[in-house]
Amino acid sequence: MTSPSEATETGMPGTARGSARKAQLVAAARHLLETEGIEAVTIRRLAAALGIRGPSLYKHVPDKAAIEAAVAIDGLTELAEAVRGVPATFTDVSRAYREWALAHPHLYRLLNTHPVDRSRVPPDLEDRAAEPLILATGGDLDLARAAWATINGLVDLELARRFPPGTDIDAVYSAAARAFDTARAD
Amino acid sequence: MTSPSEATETGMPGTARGSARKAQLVAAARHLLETEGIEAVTIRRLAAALGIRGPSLYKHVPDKAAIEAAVAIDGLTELAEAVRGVPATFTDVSRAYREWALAHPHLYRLLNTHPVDRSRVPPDLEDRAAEPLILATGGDLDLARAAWATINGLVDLELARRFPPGTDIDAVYSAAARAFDTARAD
DNA sequence: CTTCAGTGGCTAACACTGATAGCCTCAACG
DNA sequence: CGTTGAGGCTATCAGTGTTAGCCACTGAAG
Repeated sequence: MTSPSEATETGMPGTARGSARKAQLVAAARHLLETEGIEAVTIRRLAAALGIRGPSLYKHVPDKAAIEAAVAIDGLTELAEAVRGVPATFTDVSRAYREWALAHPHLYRLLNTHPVDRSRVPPDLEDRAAEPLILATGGDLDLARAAWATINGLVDLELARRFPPGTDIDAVYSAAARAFDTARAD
Repeated sequence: MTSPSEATETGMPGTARGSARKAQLVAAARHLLETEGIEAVTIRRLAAALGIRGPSLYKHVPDKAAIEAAVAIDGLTELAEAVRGVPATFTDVSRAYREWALAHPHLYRLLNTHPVDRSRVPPDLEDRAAEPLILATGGDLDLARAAWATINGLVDLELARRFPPGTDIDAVYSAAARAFDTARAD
């Protein structure tokens, strides 16, 4: 059997699958990522964080990409939760999104870098994360997706320091909010 | 002297600095990137493309990051040129931007990944690239930056296939155009 | 109680990566 | 003619992900 942890952990699907060691592993990976950046997340350092020796990691995980995917899903879930429940306004959603991203810059960049294979992410997660924006656009799906792209772009440019120096980023967010709020009225 | 090509090539600053070999090198790097993706751009493969042996590359360039930076600036210049001169409308600018990005996906992703150290990019390049959007927003700088972020986000999500399957991406662009066009009127 | 299988460690090794040190050749120039 | 430097080269290093193969221990079956 190549995948021994198939139904050992009470068969609970989703996040908690895979022996507790794997959860510990993902936690360590995330900690390493958030504190030292993506280049610090190496198989050997990760193993050292668990007190084991590198190759032993492969007894718990097929490859490094699986670890990254698990961390990404972890982050994605948290981001969705940070956004869910805020008032259904572009301003509020974008603020929650931005604040989470700025609080976890490396993790956020991992989300953008790593495709996060749609099949691995719980299908309802995406819907729940998208809901506030859809409400904010009065049910206009296309406009909601445009707003999503906007927030993504804003955060990405800020994290990469691509705005010209001296840019009032809050003002840029306000301008975007103006655009999407008035578009909803149309 | 650690940087021998300081003033050899008629001292011409900017892109054409560094002996012709370096231009050849950057061209090879870009070709490799565009045809086989970022992971194919390796020192040894790059050297092989020039008929030399790997370590010899370091006679022309301090490190790999410098090559990536040069390629990125190359792409950025081209992208700016693709955008410059189109009608000053969100729709037209975003279309030009999107088409260039879809035609050069790996190169575009490199631009987003690689910071492109603002000091290395010709200062007027950014201004000329930004000009159509500023015109499109009636001179509102913040709105123009929001629009820039939007286009960036749209292209990034499309390239990463992060839109839900079946999404009509053209419709999302139209929705964004509606938002920014009506916001300008305000 | 013993045997036996599987989990989860380990070391050694491989094929890569970017990068450095040191050598050597050849052309240009004083 | 000699010197110098540009630009090749090989050998090598540290570090990456990953595999092979070995071994200890634990828990269940006979």
